[in-house]
Amino acid sequence: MAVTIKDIAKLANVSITTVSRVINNKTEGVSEETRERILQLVKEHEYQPNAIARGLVTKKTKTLGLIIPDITNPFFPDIARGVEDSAHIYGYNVFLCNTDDNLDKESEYINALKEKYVDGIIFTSSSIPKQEHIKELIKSGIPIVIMDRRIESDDIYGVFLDNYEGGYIATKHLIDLGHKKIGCITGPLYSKSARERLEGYKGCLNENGLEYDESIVFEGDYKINSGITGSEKLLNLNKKISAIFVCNDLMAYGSYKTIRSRGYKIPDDISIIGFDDIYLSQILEPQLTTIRQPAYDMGLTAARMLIKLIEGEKLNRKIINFKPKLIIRQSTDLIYK
Amino acid sequence: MAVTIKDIAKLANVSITTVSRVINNKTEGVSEETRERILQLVKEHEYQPNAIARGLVTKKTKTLGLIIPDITNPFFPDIARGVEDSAHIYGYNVFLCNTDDNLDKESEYINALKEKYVDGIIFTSSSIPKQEHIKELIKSGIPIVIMDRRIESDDIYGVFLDNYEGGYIATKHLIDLGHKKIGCITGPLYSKSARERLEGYKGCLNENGLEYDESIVFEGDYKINSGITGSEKLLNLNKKISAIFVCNDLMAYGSYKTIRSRGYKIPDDISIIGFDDIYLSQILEPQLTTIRQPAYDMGLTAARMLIKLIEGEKLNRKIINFKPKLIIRQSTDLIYK
DNA sequence: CTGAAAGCGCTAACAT
DNA sequence: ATGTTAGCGCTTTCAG
Repeated sequence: MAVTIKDIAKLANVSITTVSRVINNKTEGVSEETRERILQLVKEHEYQPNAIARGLVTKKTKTLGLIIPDITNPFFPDIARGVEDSAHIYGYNVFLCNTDDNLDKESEYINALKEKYVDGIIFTSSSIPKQEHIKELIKSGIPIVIMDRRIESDDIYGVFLDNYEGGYIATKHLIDLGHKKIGCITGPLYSKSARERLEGYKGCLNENGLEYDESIVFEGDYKINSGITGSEKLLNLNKKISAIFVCNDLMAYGSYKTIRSRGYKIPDDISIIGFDDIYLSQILEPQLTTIRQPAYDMGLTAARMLIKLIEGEKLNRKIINFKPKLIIRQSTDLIYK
Repeated sequence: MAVTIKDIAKLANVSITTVSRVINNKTEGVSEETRERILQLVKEHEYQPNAIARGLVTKKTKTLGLIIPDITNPFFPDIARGVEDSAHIYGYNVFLCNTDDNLDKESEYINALKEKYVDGIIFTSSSIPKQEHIKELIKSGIPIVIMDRRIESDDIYGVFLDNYEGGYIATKHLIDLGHKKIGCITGPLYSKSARERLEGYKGCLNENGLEYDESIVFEGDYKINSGITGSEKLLNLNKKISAIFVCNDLMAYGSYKTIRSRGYKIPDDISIIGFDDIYLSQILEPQLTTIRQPAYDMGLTAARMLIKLIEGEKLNRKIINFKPKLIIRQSTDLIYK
């Protein structure tokens, strides 16, 4: 059996209150001498306070929940790492939860996390309209920060990326290179961020005197395969498309495959721009031009925000929007070079 | 304030003992009628048992710790996902801990996890000789499963890959293709698994009548850059190397870069074989031939093993060795095709 | 079939 | 400066 506060108290000939005071660094009310003595005993007997017992009375567990669709999706490890680093700095541990964007699993995890009295939750939700359980979660009073995928609701704390801007600058880059027929493979359009990227594309086209042509826009699902099929459809159109805005890097790899298998060259025949800048985008051949999403920083920020929320600090903003950044590499070039 | 067992008891006009019995599915000792009534109340009032309170008395938290170097390293998300999936099936949650192979951080996390009374820990350690805290951890009685990186000690539960075999079949594949001068870029040699892969390479060379030439073996650190520099050194030798066994995929990408920048073609001029088979190996151009490590399954297995350990089930084996598998793709070919 | 009571290890008033 | 006491919400003997 592990040594408890009682044991230390007995050994030090003091009450457990006194021991409690010193292990919690309460400055007042303990003489330097007894403090030393207790600290000595603590070290000697390798006493570790029982966080469970502590949690039961304080209602604080120094524990966070991180709910994401899938850690295996290359976009999330950076986020998770950011969250965990932040948490670790402040003395928190984080539960990792993979939901596969599945509503039932989301509910299961939310329940489990509540039962375990996590102090707060960072939530990346499937953006499917059914957001009842999230709103409920928010109402339930447990601090929560929404990340990455926007949820329609006021009274929410969140860390997001300006996806409109991202779609805009991606398109602008292509236009600046002289492209006029720019295809687009979107994310799943039930998701707000995917719609925003598309809107950015549209908006940019518009502002630059180019017409939005729905027939060269295809909906994908952010996975490699839909990049392949989307590009195939696009190329089958025979519309002399000279560039494609592919709304995430994973799908962009799919596009690479299709384009190459058709005998075209990137960027000579077709320019490709992606979105996310996951680490292997620079490994690809040619290196992928893309819109960087600062995933690590977003994770870091989300966790810091959540912890401040938990610890009752004032936050200057409820929503933090990160700005995407154009990373020019080799997959885009002037038209008809 | 959340509703407690007391509230339910009061509402049902029974003692908390009875409520406890039904929420814990104790079959005996509750009439069907009261059970129904209580269940009804539980649902109605959305009663959730407080896992902290429960943990305080049972000493079980339904919680696992997963200690890895870095979730951002593409090898670990699959493992983490396997662990988490397994845990979820059995009703456990898992704390994610990134140590960066840093001894101090390892200790910090171990302490935090012990304070939080996790039921068990899955540990992937920096393989630096200093393994005192792990052995101590093991002695401390908390169930622990070592994963991936072997630790020298008996009385250990672990899930590993047969790295010798991996190094062997990688080399064998190259030899079968007619290669005789096969360079090698190893992992960090303080790590047992890295040494084993190298031994496999040596062993295979030997058994096939080829001499082991130390001058064409360079030590890397499993990161991209060391693949680049290792390959540069190798090529600078001008030893007519026709193939390289690069001991993980990340470094293999580095090799790709170097080789291409020198104007050589893969596999025409030089064959490359990697190790791990992280998901993007098949995205690369040319697709990377590699040795697959079943990361997801290893994670799954480790967690299942740990949970059985926790729940007192008998395990037929303390060590489970996974077999690596040769995945032939496009980066290896016959010499002088 | 049901309940009373003790206690898990700790914190937090409230004394002294 | 230190101690006493009362819980936190639950499980678990032990009685009835």
